Amino acid sequence: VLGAAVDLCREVGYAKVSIEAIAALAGVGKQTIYRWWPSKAIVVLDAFIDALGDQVPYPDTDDVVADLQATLTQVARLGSDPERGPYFAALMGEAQADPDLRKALVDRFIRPRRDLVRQRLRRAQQSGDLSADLDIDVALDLLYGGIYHRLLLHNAPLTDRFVADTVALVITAHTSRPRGKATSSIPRRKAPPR
Amino acid sequence: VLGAAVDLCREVGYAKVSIEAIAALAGVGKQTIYRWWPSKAIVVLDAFIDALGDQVPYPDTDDVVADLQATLTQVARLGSDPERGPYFAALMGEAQADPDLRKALVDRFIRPRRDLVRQRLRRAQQSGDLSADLDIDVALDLLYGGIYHRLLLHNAPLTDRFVADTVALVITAHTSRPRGKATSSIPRRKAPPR
Amino acid sequence: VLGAAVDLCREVGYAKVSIEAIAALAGVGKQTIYRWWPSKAIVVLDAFIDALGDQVPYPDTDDVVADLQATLTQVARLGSDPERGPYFAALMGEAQADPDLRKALVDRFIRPRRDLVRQRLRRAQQSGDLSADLDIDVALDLLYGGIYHRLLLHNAPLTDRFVADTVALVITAHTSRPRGKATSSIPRRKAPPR
Amino acid sequence: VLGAAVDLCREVGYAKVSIEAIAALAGVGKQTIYRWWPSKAIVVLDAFIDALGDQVPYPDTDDVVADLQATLTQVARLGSDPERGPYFAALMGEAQADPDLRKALVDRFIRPRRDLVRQRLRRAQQSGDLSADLDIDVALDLLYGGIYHRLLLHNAPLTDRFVADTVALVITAHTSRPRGKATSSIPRRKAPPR
DNA sequence: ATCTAATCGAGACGGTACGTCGGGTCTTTTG
DNA sequence: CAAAAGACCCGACGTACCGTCTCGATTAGAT
Repeated sequence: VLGAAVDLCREVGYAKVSIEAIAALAGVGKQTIYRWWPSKAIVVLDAFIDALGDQVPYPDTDDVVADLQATLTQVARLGSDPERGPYFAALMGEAQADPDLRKALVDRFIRPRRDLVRQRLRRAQQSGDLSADLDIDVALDLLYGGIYHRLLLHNAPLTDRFVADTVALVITAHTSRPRGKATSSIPRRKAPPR
Repeated sequence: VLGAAVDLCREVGYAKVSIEAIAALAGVGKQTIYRWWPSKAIVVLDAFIDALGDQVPYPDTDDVVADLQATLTQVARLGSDPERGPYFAALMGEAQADPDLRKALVDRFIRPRRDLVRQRLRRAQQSGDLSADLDIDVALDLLYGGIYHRLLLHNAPLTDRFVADTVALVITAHTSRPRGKATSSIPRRKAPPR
Repeated sequence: VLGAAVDLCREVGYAKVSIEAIAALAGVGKQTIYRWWPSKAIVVLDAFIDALGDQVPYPDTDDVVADLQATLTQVARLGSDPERGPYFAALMGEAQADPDLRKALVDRFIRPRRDLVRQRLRRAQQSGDLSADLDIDVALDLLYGGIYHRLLLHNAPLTDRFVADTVALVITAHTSRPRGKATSSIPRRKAPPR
Repeated sequence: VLGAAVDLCREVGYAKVSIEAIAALAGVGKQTIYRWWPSKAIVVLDAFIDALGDQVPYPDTDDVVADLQATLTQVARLGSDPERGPYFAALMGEAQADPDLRKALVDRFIRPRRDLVRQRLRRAQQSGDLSADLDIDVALDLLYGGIYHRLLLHNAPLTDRFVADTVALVITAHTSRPRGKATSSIPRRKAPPR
């Protein structure tokens, strides 16, 4: 059912997939697709989420920085995966033209993941690991925003390094037990901290 | 010429604009549009840039934080402007399906503006106003990424407040002469600092 | 369905009819026309044949000359009818550029009618009314060819008189019981037989 | 100049020739063609007549039947020539949609040739070789009509045999000194005269 | 010998129609 | 009796030429 959608996306790219083609490949009447999904985009969103399967659980240790880094690295790797990244970027793109898709994408994919991170951050604030001054919503927008920015604009690769730098910049500076400087603890290649 | 594109976008929204309609409204043969532009998206990009006109110059005082805040507030206001924001979001969206558009969008709109900010940051580092440890590219991705994130996902409004918080979080913490706390100096409405 | 084609031909002439216009007038999608007909010409051919309806039966008395004259007069009147003649001429013209149309035109319109005449002539030969020496195919080409010639070239009007002369020249001369001279028995206006 | 038209016709067929293509191939501006010719058809007509060159003169012996046969055989051979026949048929076809072309075609190609034959027939009548009863215009329409009929409809090949039969049927029967029977003097293959 | 005017090539322009694709709705047929 | 198959109306696509229209560049004849 959704398999056909995934296959077609892989073969010709999201933009060139049509409902007709999905129906034909799946050996299904067009009507059947329209009966169950409101638009091509939501079919593909379903297929995308379906293909992701039950992802590894978000880590939850007592080190908030490590947890965040692990979680966001997962996100960045999804984005840089040549198999799934372009998909997701395409859905984000299509969502700009289709409010229903935007809502579905946020409700079913983005917000759940984001909420887990928010809760982790909140807990860190409650436990005193994280400065209470930090506006969690702003921090989240920066953390995810940076990653999405690179995903959508292709101006720089979505490396683990970038995630580490991001976390260092946004979070580490506000931890009660800062680990070194504001920049990442991962040694840089070009200008390694002494 | 491009005026018709702008008008149509305003009337029916980017997604429903067709080259046929632009040609008809502009009193122009379709061929003429195809002769000069490779796709609807690039026509609209041209129209968009054209409509922006010669924007106010980027400020360049001796206060890097104030400069950044001014510059990014301009960006955020463009994004939250009901007239131009959806346009730009639509172009970003379309760019996910059209590499040529992505390149054009980055080359002709995003990068020039970003480069100005980069230069300002670099100068701040050279003058010692900004910590040399800060990775400017990461900082830029966070600054813009946060704004674009809210623009594209509509999860929260693109307020001046948000820009201020962003700048405070990403930049102020690394200035040699930090102004108060890590968060913005603009008083919050909901939870004003005493 | 085909009615729209007929109406349009009447209004603006065959050459200016477009498939788009037929579809629009018929309240039908263009695709539907392309689904069922290979070209504008065949649509019009269908409409033409359809409009002719079930023509009067070809006469079949014991007088072969009278039968032929009646039959060919019908043909000539179709050609000289300002309503249907130009149609048919246009189809013949288009057929020179479209082999499929030529085949369809011959198979579905010209040959059936011609075959009836051929059979009548053959019977006349068998009954001895017509000389066995006459090559029926040549005779048919002359009978129809003369009429089509005037239809297509407009060098002279397609009168009953002309048909009578044609039949006289081609057929009467070979009947066992010639009626008078080789020329028609219809009195001429200009040079009446003395 | 006209050469390009001829070449293009040979390569892709009359129907697919466009003025643009002729201009491009001839290395000439489109305007130049429009300046000198009113339509593609007339360009090709010019090219056609030009390519025919100064044809062999029409024979004029004292044997009207032989003269006719020679003349019409020439016509039939033009029609059956795979190089020139389809051209001419295409022009005849186009002429059905373009009155100017029809006039030009008749005035500059068909009528001059036809008039030569008419004069020959008239002289035959005056000299008593041909029955005065024969209506020359009718005879001409039959002679040419038969040939054109086969040329345009492709229902049978345009052989010398056919021309001979035609002349025999239309003319020989009315000569004062008929040569044998009404049918041709050329022996048939299938049913040779005894 | 210079100037003037016509003609040329090139090709952009506003248009019309092409034939194709896909959207979303509908009806018919079949398992 | 649900679903495959697919016809239907529709709108837009990108292309091909149409016939008109500037453009310089190039000649030609008149001055």
